[in-house]
Amino acid sequence: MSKPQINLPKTAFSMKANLPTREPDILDYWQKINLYDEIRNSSKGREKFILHDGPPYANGNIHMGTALNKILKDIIVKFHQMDGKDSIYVPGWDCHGLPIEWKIEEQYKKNKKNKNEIPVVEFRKECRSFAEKWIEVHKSQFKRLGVVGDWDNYYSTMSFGAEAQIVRELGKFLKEGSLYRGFKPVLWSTVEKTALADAEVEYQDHKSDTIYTSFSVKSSDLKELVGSDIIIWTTTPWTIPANKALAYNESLNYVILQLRDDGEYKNRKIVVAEALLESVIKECGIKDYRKIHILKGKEFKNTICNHPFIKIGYEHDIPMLEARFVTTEQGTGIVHCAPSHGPDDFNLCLNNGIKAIETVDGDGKYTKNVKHFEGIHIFKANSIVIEKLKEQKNLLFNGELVHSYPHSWRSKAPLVHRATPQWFISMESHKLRDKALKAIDETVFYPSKGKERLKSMIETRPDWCVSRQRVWGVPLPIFVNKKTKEILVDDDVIENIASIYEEEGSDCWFSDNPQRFLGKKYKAEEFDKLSDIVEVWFDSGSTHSFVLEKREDLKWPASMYLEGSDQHRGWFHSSLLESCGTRGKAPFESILSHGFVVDGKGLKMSKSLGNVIAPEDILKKYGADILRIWVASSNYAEDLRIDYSILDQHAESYRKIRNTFRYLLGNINDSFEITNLNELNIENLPELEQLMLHKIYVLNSNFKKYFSNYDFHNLYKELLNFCTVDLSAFYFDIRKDNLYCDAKDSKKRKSTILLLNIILNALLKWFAPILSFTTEEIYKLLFKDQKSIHLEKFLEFPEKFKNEKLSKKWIELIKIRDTCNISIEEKRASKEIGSSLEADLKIQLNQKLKNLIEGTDFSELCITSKAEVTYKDDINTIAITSKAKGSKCSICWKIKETACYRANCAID
RNA sequence: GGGCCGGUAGCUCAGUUGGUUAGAGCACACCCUUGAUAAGGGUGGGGUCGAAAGUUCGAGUCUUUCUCGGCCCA
Repeated sequence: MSKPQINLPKTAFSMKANLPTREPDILDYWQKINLYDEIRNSSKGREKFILHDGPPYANGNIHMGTALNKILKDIIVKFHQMDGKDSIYVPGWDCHGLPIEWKIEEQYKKNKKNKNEIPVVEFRKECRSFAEKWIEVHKSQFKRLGVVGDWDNYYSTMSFGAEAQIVRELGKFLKEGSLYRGFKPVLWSTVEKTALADAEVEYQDHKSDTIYTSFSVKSSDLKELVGSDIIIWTTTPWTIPANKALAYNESLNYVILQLRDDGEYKNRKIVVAEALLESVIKECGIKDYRKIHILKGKEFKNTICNHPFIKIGYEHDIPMLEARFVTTEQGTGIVHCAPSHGPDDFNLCLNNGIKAIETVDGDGKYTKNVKHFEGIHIFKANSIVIEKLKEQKNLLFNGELVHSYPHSWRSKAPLVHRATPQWFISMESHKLRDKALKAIDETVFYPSKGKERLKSMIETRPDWCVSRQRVWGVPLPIFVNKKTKEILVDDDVIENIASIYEEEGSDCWFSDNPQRFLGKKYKAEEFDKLSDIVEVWFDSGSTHSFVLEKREDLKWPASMYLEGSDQHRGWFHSSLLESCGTRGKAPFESILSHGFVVDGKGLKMSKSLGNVIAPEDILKKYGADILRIWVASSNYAEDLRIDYSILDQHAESYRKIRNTFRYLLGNINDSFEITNLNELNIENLPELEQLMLHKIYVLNSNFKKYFSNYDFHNLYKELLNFCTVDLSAFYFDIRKDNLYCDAKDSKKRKSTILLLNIILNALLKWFAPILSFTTEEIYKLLFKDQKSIHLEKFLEFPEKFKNEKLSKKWIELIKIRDTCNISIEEKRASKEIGSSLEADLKIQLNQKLKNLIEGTDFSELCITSKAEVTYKDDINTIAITSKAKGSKCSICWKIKETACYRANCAID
């Protein structure tokens, strides 16, 4: 039994955390006190920090990436809140789009329902309720992570207000004239007369006609090329009339051959890739030829060819373009490009200013844009094309090939890529690209490398295709005049549509009379109403308009957008373009991007590898605070590793932190005394306490520095090291004797208690944004009449805490202490002593240290019963330990040769 | 296949403009303590800095190649 005069720590704060069961109680408590509203009420009028939530897709359970994202957001929001701002977080969800459509279609299939028999409006209602269901699931999962936000007033891209505003945003592009109608190839079934999604395509063997055909070089920087024939190979001869360009690969070598066999090509020069020469010669049956010249692919630059049908009116230039998709797997190493009939072709041409046009109609017949072929069905066109090529002396060879080819999963008919009317936002017409690049320059990126990443994407991206031929989304609010084919541009119509959506959502577009949207100015029968929807990136790219601008509590632009690094191509990108197009500025002041969650070895998580860890499992086993430590301690600039051994390690650190708190609480017996730091009389405190104040001051400075750079892993490390190195192993260990054995009213003990209070208060606040639950648990224990730690601000420490001179002195003292510990350890190893209190230290120091060190009690510092210091010239620190003589005081356990003189020990 | 980013102790991370023997905490081992006790303290071991070549008096740091991993694109 301990003696009555010994003051041992006593606290209601348990050593065992039991987070998985304790945290839900704290969540209930936050719900009960309405924490979010309390925070808002308490910070009215303060400068705002707005972290605008990137909306996750409302489908499926959250995974580690989502958990990381939300926790990181919450940590940052809490940091700014405690830093004295009004830091508002409004969570949101992305709701429209294909994945949800698929889910509903899947359900139809299961129930043997035919999607085509269901009215669009009914189908959309099911999509809506599907999204609503997942929003609720996500919401509870995010809350469980400790994320504080305006959960009751979240935003969604399918809310009526959002749908209305998306229409208004499109109206701005329409009015400006940067939204235009173009053509883009999609997979098309001429049998069903419809576009097919990737999931509706199946690959089967198909016999295709193949041709080697030639494009004569009209002009080139390389004189050897002029007059020679570029040979291409294709399995779709019917696309030749739609040819607009040729593609080569600049890293390949090409060869110019002179053919000598009798026939159409006698004495003509042809060009193919060197690596494919043999296969071309073999397949085309070329026997006699001469290599004339070898050129690098990059020498094709600026080469212009003629279309093989030039003599029958195909007089447009065919430029040669560099493309990485050109390989030496098959063909000739030069690829024929018809932007209306292939995605690669389309993108390459678009990037080079060549737009796709409508060459084939929905039935599969050539349009009037294709000379000599109008009205012919493409599946009957191959033989005609081949015949024409022969006539024009541009067919080197033709044959057949059986290969894997896309077919409709329903009709089994072969599919084609067909350019269909689509709606684009131009990157150039109104200088959208320039505006976006300028906005990137004005944005702060964490980490800084994000800037280049986004920039290079904006620099090279083609026009933005914003139309989709689906149903679950915001309808494109466009009417086209039947006669003139002109797009109707009228603010009143747009606003009319928007205000209807505001009231009842956008379903009515598919069911109501178009006249309702046109109003009285126009006659519905004179216009075609589009049935396309807006692509979902435009939805989420517009969140700034219907969230940041519309809500009174927020501000535009946001202080920060924070997402995974994949969103450089996603949300960061679409938000930037949407906002620059409509407002000329980015909707964010800063962007923070984080890496991906990978397993302990750095591999991505996948079901097949079996290395997936679900947030739910972690919450059950460790609790949210451990997960939050994992987030805070990981370097988000790179990929973040996680596995159970990593989590175990963080759980260990958590216990260290928890015990540090527990020791502080125990020694103040759970009763916190507030200290006015500015009025604190530092000189009256012992040096060790002054040193601790200095350390707190320095730590706080570092804390602020790290926080301002969102450098949480270094911040957390400093906090953890402070707990282990400065507190547990140093300050607490030294002051244990004072706390336990000195009288409660002794001046020295009071100083220690004062410091414990200050340290406790500081630690509590430093850790609160990270350890949201644990700090609340402690806070509630200490401040029964206060509501929440999350309503508090960080502490300010007066500059007078700083004491560099003292700090330098103690660096010396601690070095000496280290030497003493080594000496003590020797005697412990040889079993001469056990506890350091059994030691008697003889310390020899260099004479030079005398002024600095004199007066220091090394027995206190090294926790020994006795320590003597002597000084000599020209020596390094020497410490010699011997077993202390005397007997152990039953109270303070120090070994003394006389009766213990200490006040407490003398009692009894 | 291309673009970008990354690889420092078992783990999480430091490592300034190239400059002594590459650091911290955790984990580990051994010891002490039993008045923070499913806690606390002390000491210690542990790294070819992904690999190779090059530049340099000197490279974890600069260059090139390779390799492994991640994101995006194809």
